[in-house]
Amino acid sequence: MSTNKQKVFHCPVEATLSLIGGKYKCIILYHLAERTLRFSELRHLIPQATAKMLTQQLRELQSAGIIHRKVYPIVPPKTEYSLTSYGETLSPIVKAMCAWGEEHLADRILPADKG
Amino acid sequence: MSTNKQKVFHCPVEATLSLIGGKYKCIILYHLAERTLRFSELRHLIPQATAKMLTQQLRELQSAGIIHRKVYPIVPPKTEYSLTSYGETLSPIVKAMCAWGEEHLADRILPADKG
DNA sequence: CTGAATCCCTTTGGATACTG
DNA sequence: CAGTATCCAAAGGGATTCAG
Repeated sequence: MSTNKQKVFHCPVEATLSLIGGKYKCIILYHLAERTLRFSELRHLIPQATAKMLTQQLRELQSAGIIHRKVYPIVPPKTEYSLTSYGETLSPIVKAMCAWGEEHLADRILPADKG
Repeated sequence: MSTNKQKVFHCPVEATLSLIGGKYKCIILYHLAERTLRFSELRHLIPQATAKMLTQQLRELQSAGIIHRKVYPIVPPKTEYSLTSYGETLSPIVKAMCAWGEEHLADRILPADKG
């Protein structure tokens, strides 16, 4: 169900946005940049995203080769998401967004839950 | 009609996205980073955005203090958009997105029109 | 636990026509 | 030229339920 239309872009920024422009994608990449995470951990870290949205965004990132999905065939189920090496090349962008947010909007950011 | 709800964010990236997460905002910032542009120039540079969308995104960027809108009271009308100094602090993000696109998706990016 | 599926409302966004 | 206004279709996205 991925959008495999080979679109042509009018500028480099638009091209990049075609991969990471989704509503929660950069946030997912931000958390995965730190470490591999399970689905439930991502849900906890991104509470404003419903399971449906989170799954959708994860699938799109996976289709783009940006993240890796590892399923453990156990009960109860366990799935781990991690950045691929390709996905890691996006880190400078996410880092820049993170740094800007911390510098300019720090007072509106809740402290991370160290649960 | 801007959303002035003082939302609280769960991570710095989300905070940043609240300002530049719009569909064409980063593309607008990319073009304005190079120079001041008129409305019609932006339309030409971002052909996939309709006038309505472009206006909307410009208004939101203006409300956030990221861009400046200068109207010349002449006939025919002339309006110029430029980055504020606050908006210029976002440049590292846009630059990173631009660099990534050029490096990884160069073959799908149309050459810029030098009109 | 990790999803998929459904329902349904909201938002986005394109086309078109019109104005100062 | 630089928008606004209106209409409408498509996509986004939340709540809930169900399944392996």
